[in-house]
Amino acid sequence: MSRLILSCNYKLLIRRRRNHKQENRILSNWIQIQSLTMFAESIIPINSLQSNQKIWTIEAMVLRQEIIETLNNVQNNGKIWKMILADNMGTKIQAVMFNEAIRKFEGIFQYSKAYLISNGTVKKPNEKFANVHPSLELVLQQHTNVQETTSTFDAHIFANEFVKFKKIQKHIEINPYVDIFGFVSSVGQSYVIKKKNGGETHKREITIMNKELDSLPITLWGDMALNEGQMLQENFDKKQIIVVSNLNGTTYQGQFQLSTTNMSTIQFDPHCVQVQKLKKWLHSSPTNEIDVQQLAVEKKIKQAKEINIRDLLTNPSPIMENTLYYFQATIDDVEKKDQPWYDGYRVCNKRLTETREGLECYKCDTKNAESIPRYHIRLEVIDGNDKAIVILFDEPATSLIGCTILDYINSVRKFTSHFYKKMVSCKSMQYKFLFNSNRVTHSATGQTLTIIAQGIETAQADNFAKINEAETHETKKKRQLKKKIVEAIDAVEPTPIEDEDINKSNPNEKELIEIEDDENLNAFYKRQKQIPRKKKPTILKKKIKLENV
DNA sequence: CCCCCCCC
Repeated sequence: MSRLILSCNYKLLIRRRRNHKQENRILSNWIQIQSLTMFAESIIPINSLQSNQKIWTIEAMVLRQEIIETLNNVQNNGKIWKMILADNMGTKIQAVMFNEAIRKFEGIFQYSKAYLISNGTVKKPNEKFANVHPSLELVLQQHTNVQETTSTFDAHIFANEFVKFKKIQKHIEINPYVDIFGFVSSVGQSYVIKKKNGGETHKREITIMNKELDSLPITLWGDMALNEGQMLQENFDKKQIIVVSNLNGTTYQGQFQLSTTNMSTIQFDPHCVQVQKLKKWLHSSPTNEIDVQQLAVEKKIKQAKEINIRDLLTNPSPIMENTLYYFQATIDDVEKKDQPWYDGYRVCNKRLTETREGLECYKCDTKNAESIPRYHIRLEVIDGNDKAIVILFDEPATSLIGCTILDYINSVRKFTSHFYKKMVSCKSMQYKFLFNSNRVTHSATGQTLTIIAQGIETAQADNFAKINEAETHETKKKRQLKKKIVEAIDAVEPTPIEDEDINKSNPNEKELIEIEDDENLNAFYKRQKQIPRKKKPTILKKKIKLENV
């Protein structure tokens, strides 16, 4: 438990003040000191708060801030702002603010900072809705006292336990929510989703990976897709490690997936032993030098079921739904008939159809949709006499041609370009194409087979050896590194680390942890908010020092 | 003093 020690000797101050004949001021000072002392002496854990409790002080960190919303009910046309706070015992609670309180605190509360908070309302939340705290919620008002502190909390105390990727589905069967951590390996665009009730929400898919290079897709919903999602996107190249709490697991069309809830929080590179270990590993050579994503694809291919084009063409029924497969085939040609993109609807990424009125999204029923090009490469592949069309979007295409498709398209017009040479060198080479069985389509005649590949891997070495000497050298070096890593990953036992660490580590134990990117991130958050920081609240003007006892 | 728990 933390205790506040006042750095000024206030008894002395009182005596000195008595010498002045200003009884009123003495009195007011006394009151201030009394409340200060009370503030200092009575920091209580959130889990000891009682409903309607009048006198309390908590020290809590801001784990999440929602977007300030405008209430649109007729009577109460005001604003609401919700936050999720947590104290050093790991107890979370939702704090709600309305109009005047929002005006007072919107420049004060900052993501991932800690505050002393007192003099607000402790109430029962609406039982209809899931809440981070099962029975309580705070309402912060104009008269609420808020004072920033320098405390940092260990991230793992906010998590019940970090569940291993492989154990998530089983965990969800027993527990409603799951907490995980990993490094961010992909961040998608955010989309507006039309809800069945007519409203709108936002959605963004991200993928995180663990030390064993298992990847885990997570869907961010609502303003988390916008706020945290944008931070993840803008800092993507920093190899961020995140702790995501209170994820919900659902099964949609046989596929298990994780989604955020209104209780979910994301912490960016937080202070925590497990995160620190992963960070160290992630930034260490040789993983730093090679494409971790491609390694992950290769790992998936290892675990996927092998199939051949003939099986897919002749007898597609035994293929399991939503299962990863791969086939091996040779690139015969790169289709040039089509432009290598289609018009996608900016909002949902779906294909647009041209009508008399303009471009229409066939899924969203949107007229005159604003389009974006969705780049992809269509390959004709062969395995003996069996042919298939393979479509590569984004990452798989990048791993084939060594650049983004946009780069390729921009440079491919000059036929002397490096990328074009690379593309040509892919022809008559063998690859393994990874795909999900639900991304396979057969033509009406049953003659043509089209798959959308999730990833590709060269099936034979030295594919790119011809291109130039320097690169050959690099490729060899990388290949050696890769071999090392793959061996190391394969050697890793399924549950090697962290479990004991969680038990061992004690939240009260101060550990020196260096977070390199912390300052950048903090600067980033400030920029994000673009709100000038206001003066601190008035009650605590004296310098206070926080100490662990 | 508020509220949807979502979609392919």
